[in-house]
Amino acid sequence: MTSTTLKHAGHHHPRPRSAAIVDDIVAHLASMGYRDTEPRRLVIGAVAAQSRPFTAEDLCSALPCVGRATVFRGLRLLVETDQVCRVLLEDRELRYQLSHQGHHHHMLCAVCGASADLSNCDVEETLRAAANATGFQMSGHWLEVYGRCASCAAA
Amino acid sequence: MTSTTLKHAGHHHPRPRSAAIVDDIVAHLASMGYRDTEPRRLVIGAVAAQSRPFTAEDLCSALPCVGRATVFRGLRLLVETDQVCRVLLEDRELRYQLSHQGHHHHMLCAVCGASADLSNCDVEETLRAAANATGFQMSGHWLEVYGRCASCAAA
DNA sequence: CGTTTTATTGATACCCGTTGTCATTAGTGC
DNA sequence: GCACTAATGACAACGGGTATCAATAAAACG
Repeated sequence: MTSTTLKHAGHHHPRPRSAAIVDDIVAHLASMGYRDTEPRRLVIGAVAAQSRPFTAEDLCSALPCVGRATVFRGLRLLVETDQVCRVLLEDRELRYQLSHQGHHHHMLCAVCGASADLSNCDVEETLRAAANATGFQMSGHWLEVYGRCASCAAA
Repeated sequence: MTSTTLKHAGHHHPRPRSAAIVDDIVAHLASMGYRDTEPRRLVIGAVAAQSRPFTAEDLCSALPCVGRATVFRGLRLLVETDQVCRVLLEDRELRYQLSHQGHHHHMLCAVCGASADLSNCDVEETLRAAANATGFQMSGHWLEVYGRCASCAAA
């Protein structure tokens, strides 16, 4: 995957960063045989434009011109290709967000709704060891961390 | 909470263990002002009878004589009063199970569907520390562990 | 370039788990 | 017992998501 750098950002016409993200994802999808279509670009653009975890409904209302089913299909494709990941809020509502590379977890702020990544954290090994001690062979896990982000905690 | 011991189990009439659990939970609910009703006891009994994480639908079909809405309301009440906890499967399907006391996580076997508790695990502190390092003030978390239970791993 | 192929789209109906409504029933406290 | 009100059941509604299917438009090909 060599295409993750944001090429030409702000080069000639200073395109919004999201345009580069869209191109990037579209290219990645193309390499897997998925077509480059207008509605799909719109969905990806809308995803990239979100500043915090969003619902499919958010996309639908941001894209009244795109069919509902298409929005859902586009979103599903992005999840399946790991471009977007699912986030589970404390009240168990499901949200989506652009996926940053690598395995990580999300810290979700209950106040402002922002999501931050928790990367350098070795829960995984701790877990595997604890599970293993009981004879359980861990193969995966799901983790969400809830609380307040730095700025909301300060206020 | 002094009522968690299974009193009289198998004393005179060797009642099934679930009967004691039902009495126990009903008593707990009563102490919170909830009435002791037949349908509710049936729901609790059905919950106690489950051997692995179950769906609301499981309860409904186990209790054709109880109204669907009543099953859902009963289940919701049990969740709200921490008698039952929610379990999220790897495919994001939602299940329920009798809640064992204290904070713990679930290890879910992908083969047999069983759920085991992971109690003595200090992920919480690891997490809190890692989050704190980024300025995030953790207040809670959600964790599910997926893999194979001891017996399924052996086979 | 025109044609063919086939993924994709959009409108709509549908599904599934769950909650709301509301008249009726039945615990509980007096 | 009686009154009061929580709880019930039947059923409609809801919300997020998927299936269907004819129409459209990328991509591939000659």
